[in-house]
Amino acid sequence: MTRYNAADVEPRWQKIWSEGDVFKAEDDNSDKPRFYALEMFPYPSGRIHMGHVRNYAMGDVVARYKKAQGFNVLHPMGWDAFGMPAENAAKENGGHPKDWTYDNIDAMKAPLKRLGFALDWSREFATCDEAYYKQQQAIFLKFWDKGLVYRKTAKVNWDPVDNTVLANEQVIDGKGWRSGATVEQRDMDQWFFKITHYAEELLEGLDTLDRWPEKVRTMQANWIGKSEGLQMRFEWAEQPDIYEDEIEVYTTRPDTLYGASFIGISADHPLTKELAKNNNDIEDFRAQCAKIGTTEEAVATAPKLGFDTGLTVKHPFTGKTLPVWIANFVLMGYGTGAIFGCPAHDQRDLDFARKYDLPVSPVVLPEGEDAKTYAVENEAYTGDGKLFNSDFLNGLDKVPAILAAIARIEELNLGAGTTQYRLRDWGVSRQRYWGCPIPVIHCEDCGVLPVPEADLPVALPYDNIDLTIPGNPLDRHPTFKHVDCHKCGKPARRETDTLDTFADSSWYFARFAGGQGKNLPDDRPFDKTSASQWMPVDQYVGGVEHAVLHLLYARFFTRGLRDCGLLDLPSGEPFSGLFTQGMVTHAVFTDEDGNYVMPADVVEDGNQLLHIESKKIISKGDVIKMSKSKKNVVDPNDIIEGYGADVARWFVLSDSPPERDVEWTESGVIGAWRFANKIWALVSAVSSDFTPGHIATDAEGSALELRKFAHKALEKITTGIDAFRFNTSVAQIYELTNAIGKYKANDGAKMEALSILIRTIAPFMPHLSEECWAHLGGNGLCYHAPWPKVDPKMLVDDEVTLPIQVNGKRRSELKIAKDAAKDEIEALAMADEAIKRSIDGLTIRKVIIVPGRIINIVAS
RNA sequence: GCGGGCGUGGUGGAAUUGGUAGACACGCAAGACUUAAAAUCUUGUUCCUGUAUAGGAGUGCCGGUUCAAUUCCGGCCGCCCGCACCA
Repeated sequence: MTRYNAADVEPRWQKIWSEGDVFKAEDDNSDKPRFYALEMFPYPSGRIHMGHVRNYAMGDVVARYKKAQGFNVLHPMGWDAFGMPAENAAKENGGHPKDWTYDNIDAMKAPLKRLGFALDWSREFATCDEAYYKQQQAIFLKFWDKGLVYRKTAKVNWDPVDNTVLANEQVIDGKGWRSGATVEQRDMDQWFFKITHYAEELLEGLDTLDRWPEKVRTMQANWIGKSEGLQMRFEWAEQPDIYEDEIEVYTTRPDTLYGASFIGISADHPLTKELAKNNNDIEDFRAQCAKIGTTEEAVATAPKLGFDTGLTVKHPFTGKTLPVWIANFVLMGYGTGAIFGCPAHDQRDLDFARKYDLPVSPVVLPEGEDAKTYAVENEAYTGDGKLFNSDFLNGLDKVPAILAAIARIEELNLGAGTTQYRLRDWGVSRQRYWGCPIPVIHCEDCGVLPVPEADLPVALPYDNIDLTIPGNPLDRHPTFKHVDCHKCGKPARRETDTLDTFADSSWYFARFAGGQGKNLPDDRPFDKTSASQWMPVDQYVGGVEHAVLHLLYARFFTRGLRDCGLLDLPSGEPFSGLFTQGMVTHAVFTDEDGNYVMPADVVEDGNQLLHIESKKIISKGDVIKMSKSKKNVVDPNDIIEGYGADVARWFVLSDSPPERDVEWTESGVIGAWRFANKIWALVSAVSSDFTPGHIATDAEGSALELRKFAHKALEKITTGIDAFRFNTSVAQIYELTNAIGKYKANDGAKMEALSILIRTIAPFMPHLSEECWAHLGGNGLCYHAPWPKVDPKMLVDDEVTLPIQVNGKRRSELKIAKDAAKDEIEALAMADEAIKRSIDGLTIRKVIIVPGRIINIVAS
């Protein structure tokens, strides 16, 4: 027996695959059904990490499996190549972001190829390719024409470390998603994508995404945050002379209007700002509100603060007056920045009212309470109930009362029922160099003008880029921003902001689909016909961290592309199937001085861990996501060299369910390596007249048993892959391997079982399967071999083993013909010695027989 | 606080229309082969009592429905993820 030599086998097959161009998607005129498999494309950081291996291994299982099932599979790869790390690298080490990026792409391509993924590299591109961002600029202009792009001065999230603006989605717990720096608020001129235009559609579309994780759909729905309510004006009882407008409030509970006891306006409300001009106390109060941080703890524990303006408004129904307070818990960014407070039925209003001694009048009566005695103490009642103390609303339930109140306000011409969304427009201006330039010029006479399409691309200058000075290099570049207005010819200023890099990843999948081989179109973003045929992506695989960033932006973009007539995709949904995989984790090692130590530098010595060189004692800490900073990383290159790509792939797919984290362990890798060897030992020992694809129809006895086992396993393996439960498929493959190992004869049944085994491991360990396939004399490439067919006759057994329970406890079992009659089963069960003993002295009350399943005797 | 998910041996996990709990793998133990080790193979491995046959307990905890519950229902406890003063 020869030891399986991955170092020799794997490159050999990779060469054959590559020379045969076997992973290229077939032409558009192929009549096979299409399948578009895609994993979130990588950022070229310079290194492949285990997270990549797991991500792409999963997508590769799907791609190879679908290919075997007869689909025309598109499984492309490219690079999400614009972004901050390139600028940081240039800042720290000199060099140029562009060179750094392309060097990294070169460096990462080799290990990706060494992993043997069935990728169509013919459509490869990087988002920083001029050809790509040129088309992105064209899309920007199309979006502009369509009203999906606009510019406004707005309070924006400023990341003081990355020195750029962030979108709301990119602020996590008040901190920048990349830098972790506490985000500041600044007023700036900004470009926005009008994602709110699709708020309703993006929300409704979630219901159609039945192959998306529930969790992601929920997160997006919450992010869009639809609420229905009433927007209404309160007329002044005592109006400030400095302010002309009336106070507009938004509420989802207009049914509680009769319980209103004050008006709360935000510290950032225009009225507050006006009042503050002539009132130092209000100015102080605003400063006090601003001091409270934006972290979640700060917000959650912040005390309610209020300031009585002394102004009053009229209640629309009763005409009574309500005081207007400035309240710190009212947010300017939601609704109208003003509320009416109904303390009895809103906890925040109640806390506020208790603190400032405002009236608390219940108007919704919980079931079982008496209207005469009901009172709200320190817990607001937000549930359903009958309205009371509310004139024309009395006796109505919550929902009808809401509708009635809205109708009355509309009659009084004081407001209207409206829908609010939490979703904000997507701010895309970034004050960075390494991104897609926004194709716009500013002319003093002609205003803000789009760059004519014929003048695209607005290319990033390569020279004179100094990233060591703070600020945007494009802004101080000697020539970039100086441009003549194409309309009036006068000197004008080119826009120096670049687009948020999330724009780059919002349509790359369409370009993959809409480019034929190396002929990615240069005159349009993608070929409409081709892209429309491939889209949507049938199976998308990536990390859950993109649940509301990338995955929401992409859904917006495809709708925009659709409405600009670039893509024929009625649903607007880019990804019909989504899978979010878990992370690869590893224990953290630290030495005596508390320094992190790489796992590769740790050796076991007796029952303690030592540093491989310094011999310092190492202690093992938590098992967490692999990260460079904690040094708990294992380099895929080392694993490929030591054990082979198949072993690495097999390991990250075994044991843990794909959606859960998997802990990388040395013993686990060795286990995977042993298994690969075991398969090769099994296959290399076989030499027979049979070849893969043989069906042993004449098998009987133990040969028939093996056939049955193999087909049952095949069925479970297939179901596992279909359901994205690769770990269960892996377990079945182990069982099948064990069964074949025990079967000593070299006959047709063994060959049939082996060829099932080899083809089912092919999506997981493609090199090994090719080697085995070839060794056994299989036709062509295993990659092209069809997925084995389950013979339904092999799934049924003539004889079944039924457990026999007495009072629900298993006491014995019964081997019996599958179609035995119930009374026959019962008679045999009763005759069983163990059962006789168990029911001795008891009276039989009932006998339950579930054919093919179980027998339960109830006795007492 | 709101929304979602999860809790099973020493470990990862299986059992998803209620029907033999612990498949498969890791680890561990014993044995075979070997001068020895590695590799490989065989056997065992939920816990408790017992030499064994066998018996009892057991899927976070308490209760319920059922002939039968890891699975369904109610109430707790714990952990993870997301959102968060959203009116």
